Amino acid sequence: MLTSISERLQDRFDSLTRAERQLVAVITENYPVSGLGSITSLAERAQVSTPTVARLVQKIGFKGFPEFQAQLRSELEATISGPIAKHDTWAEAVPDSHILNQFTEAVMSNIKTSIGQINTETFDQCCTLLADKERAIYVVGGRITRAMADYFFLHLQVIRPGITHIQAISNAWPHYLLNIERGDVVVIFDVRRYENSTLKLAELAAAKGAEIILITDQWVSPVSKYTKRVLSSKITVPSAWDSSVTTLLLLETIIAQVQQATWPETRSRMQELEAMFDDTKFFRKFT
Amino acid sequence: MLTSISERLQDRFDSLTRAERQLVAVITENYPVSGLGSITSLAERAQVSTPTVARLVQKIGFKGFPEFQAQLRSELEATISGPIAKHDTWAEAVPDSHILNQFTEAVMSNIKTSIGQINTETFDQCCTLLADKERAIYVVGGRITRAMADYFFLHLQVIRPGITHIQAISNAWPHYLLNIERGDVVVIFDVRRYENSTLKLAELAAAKGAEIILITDQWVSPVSKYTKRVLSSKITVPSAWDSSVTTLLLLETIIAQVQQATWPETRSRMQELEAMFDDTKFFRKFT
DNA sequence: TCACATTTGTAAAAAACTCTTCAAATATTT
DNA sequence: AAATATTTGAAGAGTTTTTTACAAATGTGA
Repeated sequence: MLTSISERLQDRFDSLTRAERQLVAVITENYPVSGLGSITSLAERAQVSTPTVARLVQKIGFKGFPEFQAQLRSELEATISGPIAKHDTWAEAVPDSHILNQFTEAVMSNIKTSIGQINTETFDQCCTLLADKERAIYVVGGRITRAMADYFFLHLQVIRPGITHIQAISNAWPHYLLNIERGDVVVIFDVRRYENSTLKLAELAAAKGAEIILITDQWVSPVSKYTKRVLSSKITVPSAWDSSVTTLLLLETIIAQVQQATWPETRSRMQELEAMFDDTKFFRKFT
Repeated sequence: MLTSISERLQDRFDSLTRAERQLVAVITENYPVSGLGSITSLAERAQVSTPTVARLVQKIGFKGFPEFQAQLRSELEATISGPIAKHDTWAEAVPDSHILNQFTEAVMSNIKTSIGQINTETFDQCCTLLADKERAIYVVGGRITRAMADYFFLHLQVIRPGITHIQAISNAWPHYLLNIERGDVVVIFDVRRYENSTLKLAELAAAKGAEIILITDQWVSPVSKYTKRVLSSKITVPSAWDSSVTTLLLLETIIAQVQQATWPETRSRMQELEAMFDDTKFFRKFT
């Protein structure tokens, strides 16, 4: 399929018959949506018979109407995801077949899908909870998500007091649970394969009256039984592993939002931190 | 028609079942073209049965699949005659001013810039080094990057033996350095503000003849003095913090590539791991 | 005007698609 | 662990769509 359908139609327009031209006019107007219904509806709109449509699409090289339609759809797809997302600068710099490109394409698509699906109300609610200094916050990760949980913890720790990272799913749990009070916030990370211990912890936390925020994947962890505040991301990529990129993006956005909400207080905390780093000469000056 | 189909799907997403969610994911990705084929093809792509599709469209208020499709077409018509995919689908779902949107735009732009700038040769060299089982590998993170280092370590640990995570920049360092031999690989994470101790470690490792891989930001850590293998990402976003998303994307791509390169051996390692998890019933079965 | 070729539509056959029923599989509750 | 409820897909009935066959209509050249 080298040329587009509309081109093919234009090219052959002269050699077409009356009924066929009517048809082409209808197809071309509002292209390509007009061609996406049934052959019958298209024929009716052009006021020609169905066989005329069937014959025309065969004339321009398709085996039948369904094949014609499939091509129409694939053209549409190309138009919509279009040059905007598909072949921007980066795609040209890196060979198509290189894994960097494949992987990045997949991740970008994940991001778009996931962010589009997030309920902004849920998101805002989560941020509000996390910004409330009256509530203590507990962050819990699983085997795979522990790094994400740690990242989240690290940043929140700077922003506000009262953050605890329940490091590993282990027998140290009950100690943490003892301290959880009604209204406290428990941020639970759980992606496939969902962990039993995490589910158990969620149950206990819910029983103590904690507010649970669940960060999970597109298939949604069973922890969702205990909370309405679920933030899920698409995680599939061309790899034996799942991707955490979208999840991380989500976390960083939450961090940014919480930070903004608590800025007055956070500000002095950060300055203090800066001062401490300066004193210990832990960092090089940023040049 | 008050609400769009994608909205309807998202609204009800929480109350949907597993198969239905798979379906929604397929419809939403590449929306709305993905829904314009036959009910059969849609079901196949989502790996669910045809009745599931039929039931879902009825659930969200259509009499049947054809009616659903007609609506899809009319939405598409509106979109196309309107501002053609000016903002991609996702951007329309989330209000422009919402932080989710701002942040995502920034991150996507970072990704494009960064991946475009990466030298694929350098990238491939790094992967080759990491896939070489003769070499021991050390992963070193800083204050902010420790979570990234941990994530990287976690995955490599499954893929191959001989991985060490030098956990914290501390006085335990010299012990690790003792073991480093000529040809070993040291993966160093260093973003602003660059840490003195990290620089020192790099110097010592280089002196022992280690191959250094540096993961850094757009301004490039001074550790680059000791190595040519530098992978840098753009990290600025509308926040008081920097973003690690691009870095993570890079790491995951490296993991995928190393995994592929070592697949025969990795395979049995992963199977063993699976078996152990099954034994310990640590995870729920993925349904 | 007639003979012939081309175009077009009707009607029915063939194919594909959609939907409903029902039983198996799975999850949940007791 | 058993009973119950829910979810899911296989199968097939019923419908629509697509294609084919054929004849009517239209156009063309002698």
